[in-house]
Amino acid sequence: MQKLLDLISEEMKKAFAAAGYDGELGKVTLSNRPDLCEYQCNGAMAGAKQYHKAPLMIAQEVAKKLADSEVFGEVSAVAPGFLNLKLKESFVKAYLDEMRKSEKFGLTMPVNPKKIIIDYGGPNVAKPLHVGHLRSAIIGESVKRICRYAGHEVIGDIHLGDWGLQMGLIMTELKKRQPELVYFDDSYEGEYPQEAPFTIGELEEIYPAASAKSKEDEGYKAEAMEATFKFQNGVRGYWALGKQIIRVSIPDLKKNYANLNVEFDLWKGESDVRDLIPPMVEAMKQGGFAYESEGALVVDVKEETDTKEMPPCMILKSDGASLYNTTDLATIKDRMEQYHPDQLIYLADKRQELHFEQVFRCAKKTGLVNTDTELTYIGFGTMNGKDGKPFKTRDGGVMRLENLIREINEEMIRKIHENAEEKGYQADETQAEETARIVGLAAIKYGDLSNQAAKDYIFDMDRFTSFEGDTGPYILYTIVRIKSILAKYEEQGGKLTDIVIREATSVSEKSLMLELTKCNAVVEAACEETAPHKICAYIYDLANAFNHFYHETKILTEEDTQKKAGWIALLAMTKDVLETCIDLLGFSAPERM
RNA sequence: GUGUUCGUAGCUCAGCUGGAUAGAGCAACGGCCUUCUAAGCCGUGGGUCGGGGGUUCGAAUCCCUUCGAGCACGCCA
Repeated sequence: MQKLLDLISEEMKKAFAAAGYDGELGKVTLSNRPDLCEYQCNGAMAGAKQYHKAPLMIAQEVAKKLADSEVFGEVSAVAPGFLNLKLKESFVKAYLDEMRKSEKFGLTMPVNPKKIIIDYGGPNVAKPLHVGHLRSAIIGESVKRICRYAGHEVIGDIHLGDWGLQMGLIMTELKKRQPELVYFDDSYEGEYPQEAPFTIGELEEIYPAASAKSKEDEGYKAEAMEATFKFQNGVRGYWALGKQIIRVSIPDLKKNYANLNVEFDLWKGESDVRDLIPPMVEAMKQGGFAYESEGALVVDVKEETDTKEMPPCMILKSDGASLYNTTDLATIKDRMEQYHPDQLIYLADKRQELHFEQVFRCAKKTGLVNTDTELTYIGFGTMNGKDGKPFKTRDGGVMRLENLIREINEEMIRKIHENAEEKGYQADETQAEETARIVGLAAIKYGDLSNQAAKDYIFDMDRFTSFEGDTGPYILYTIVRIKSILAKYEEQGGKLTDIVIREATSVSEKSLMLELTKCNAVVEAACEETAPHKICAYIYDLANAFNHFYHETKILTEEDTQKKAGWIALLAMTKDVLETCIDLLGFSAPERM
């Protein structure tokens, strides 16, 4: 269905036309003076020059044409030429009724839905997830859900980092510890064992040990690089061992991502495109794109319009090894061939912007993608600590994701018990743990998503666990309040079906209704701009509007049952919109808190 | 050096396709729980939107310039 702003702009445009002016001047926007009006139109001022007329006069003439409008209840022309507007209660009610009847609150589905692959997560196998992985997971998951909800076909791919030096490091350390393993026997020709020679716990101990040794010992590092090279070139034992590392890591990663409500459709990794690299490189050479420069194989990606230096995209190192660019390009090739997407979206740290610019240009130039395939890079900022520097643990180390989550959860549980004590009841322990998990996750995710992705943001543990003001828990608290009222209404014998929203009878009620009307437009904008923070800002406004209304309206004790049922319908819709939105952000609400 | 992002209240951030008095949250201060969850609501104080210039009837927003900060710039990913 049509967005409210478009609908009322149409009404205004008609009025401009009827008064003899260009209809296009009639664009209506949200009021920036809510004390004066709900919506405003500035077209009279824009048209003043064109018609050589005082803007106020134009505004007055237009206002006259709207005297008996079905849409606007109040139209006033004020100096210097603003048209201040208030909507008719009946119009707002009718709009909400239509929203409630429509799928997805009247969100318009795209005429040509796109097939989109989102590349996010990007963890390295055999290494624990740390806070640096959080933003990619949170933002990527939300973007995926928003695009999907908006009607596109979306595939989320984790794009595992299983190609780098960490593979060689682990293998080298393993070889020191267990040289007898068949993987290291070059003459071995049989099948390799099904069982991996290590557990995930052992892997997580082996990697840091190996990494530390390689920093001190040049020879050790050389061995690791050689092992990496063997793995990348498919030497049987090393390839098999690498696949074991990946196989053991995946369940652990799945568990960790599941704790974040993050789910991937594809669990592909860099190593999966190994076989595509040689033919791709060959094709780039044949096509005359790739040439040798300073010993390495590169593709020029400069464009005439460039104002900055644009280094060529390196395809192979001088030792013939592939690198980051190579696997990313081969992955694009793989995705195009397997899934034929219309768009590829990448989530990565904003410091990688140049890398993606090069890769995208190279992909276009060499024909890996069609000319109309959209390649989108969403660079996000760093998560910093209170000191403004990248987030660290108290002793300066990298914080593991699980520890961060545990800290938040512990603080949450403490808070729940404290709250229960104040209210004078004993909190159920299992219930408390579950609630803590849900609320804690909301705190982390909302805290992240409410900032613009591209900006750095400060992760302040104290602030995040305090849960006051513009936070995830505030949103959840609002939902829980509504749920509680709806449940009590049913206990009183009320039914939640067959109730209708009624025309607003108070300012706060109308404000709440007006907030609800924005839902479809907000989701559409969030999708088009891949901007989850717009949804955060919206639900914060909506929750505020609800809480204002709540505090001045006694709902359950209302004696007029029609009126009461109308309010309940309004509450139910508010709850539905809030729950839909937090689902798009990737978290959910508990029953109580 | 080149490019790029940014600079808004004590702190953390919105607002940036130009509009009226620049908004939230935290922190500070003052009110509101025998009544649907006080993780809430209401109120007070707090700003030369880094500085300067320009375009415009009108600029936090667009352009130029300057100061300051971050980040990236061929063989890591």
